[in-house]
Amino acid sequence: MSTTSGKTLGGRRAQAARNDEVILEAARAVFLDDPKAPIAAVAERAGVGISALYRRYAGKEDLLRQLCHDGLRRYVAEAETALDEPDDWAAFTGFLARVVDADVHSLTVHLAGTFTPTEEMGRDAMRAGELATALVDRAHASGRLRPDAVVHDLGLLLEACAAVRVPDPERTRQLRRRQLAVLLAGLSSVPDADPLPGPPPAAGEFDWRWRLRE
Amino acid sequence: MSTTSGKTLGGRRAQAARNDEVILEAARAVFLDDPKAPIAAVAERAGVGISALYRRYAGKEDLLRQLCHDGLRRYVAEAETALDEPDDWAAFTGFLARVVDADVHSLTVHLAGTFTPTEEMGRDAMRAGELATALVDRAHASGRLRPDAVVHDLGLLLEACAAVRVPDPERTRQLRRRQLAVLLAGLSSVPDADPLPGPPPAAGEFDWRWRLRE
DNA sequence: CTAACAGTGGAACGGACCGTTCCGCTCTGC
DNA sequence: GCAGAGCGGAACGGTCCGTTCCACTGTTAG
Repeated sequence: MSTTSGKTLGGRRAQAARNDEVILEAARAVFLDDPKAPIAAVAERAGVGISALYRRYAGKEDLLRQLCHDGLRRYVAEAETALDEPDDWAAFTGFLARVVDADVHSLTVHLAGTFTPTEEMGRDAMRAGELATALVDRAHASGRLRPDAVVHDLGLLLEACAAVRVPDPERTRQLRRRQLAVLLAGLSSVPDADPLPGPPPAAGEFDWRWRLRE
Repeated sequence: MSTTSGKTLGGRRAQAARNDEVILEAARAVFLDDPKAPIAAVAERAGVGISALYRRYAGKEDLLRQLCHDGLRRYVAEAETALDEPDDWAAFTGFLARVVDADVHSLTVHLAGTFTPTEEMGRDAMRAGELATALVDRAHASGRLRPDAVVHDLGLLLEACAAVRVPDPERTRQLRRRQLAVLLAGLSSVPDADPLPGPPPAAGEFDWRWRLRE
């Protein structure tokens, strides 16, 4: 087996390469379940020792940042995919369904504040905001989204879906889908509906999570 | 000032009686903000020493149990009030608005599992379930609630509202009201709506919180 | 007036938890 | 064979938190 350039690696090298994946997967599962789980829980779940973790990441903060950034990228990717969909309303609802299914919200918002973000994350977050705005604009254009709904209502919506949580992951997905259906029905425009109350959610109102907490 | 039967107490006694209230209020505020806040945070918020707490409660668990039970009783009280309302739909929505405003959900569900419940709490919880069912039945009877909504959808709804959380309490209330409005719109019956997906939430699916966690 | 004492503040203790380091081992790649 | 990459997991140091304890103070009964 080749050592420096080949694709198939044997023995130790292969094991190490596989561990890269296994560890990230375990970390995602563990921190999704509990954002302040100990590092040891990740190692245990991955079936590796703690050293295997520290060989790859400088510390817990590094791992969390990586995870969060991955979530952010996933969000952006799903939004870009959605924008390729010709039907405006389907693009909007499909995007939300995929983001909810992937639990991207827990991966990004709920992990923020536990590490100092990079510049690139700031840029990605900004891009995510632009894409979301584009999707909401198109949803408005389709006439299916109630006029008084704003972009930042997506924050509320995603929070609401992420809050649904039962022990079984598949069941969690089902219940979240139901929650999403109710919320989308509520955001659909109907002839003579009462307007949504209160000042609508605004730009900076959910950024408080990005600052230090507990 | 009388010592054993009078209404007005002076000095120490009065201070102590007032502390009863102050401490409970502080505990509610603190644990609402963070269910695993330290006891010391409650004392600080109340402006008293730690002794003042331990004189009244055997330990943290006692305090939490009391708080949770109070929340449960509030839920029951609001439900009973709502059942006096003649308009079926108004009873339903009014009940939810008051429960959301009082943040009863955080006080009960989010605190459960941190203590061993009493028998009386079990009875109250059962009664709460019955009253909620009665309210949902009446809402169905009014024809305003979509037919495929079930009692346990209230669990999802309350969870969704409780998940909304910003630093300012009053703003939190406003945003929760908005979230509630969207959800109620989504639960309203409209002529030709797609049915809600998935098996509806069932009886035991949210009880997992009452078992030990972290 | 004064002796007991209920009520209190907050320091101190003991234990749990957790991030990180470190050491000895294994097994690979040269 | 042998140097060392990769690893498992014990051990360390630090933080945090529930609870206890003690000295103190104003009140109240006699």
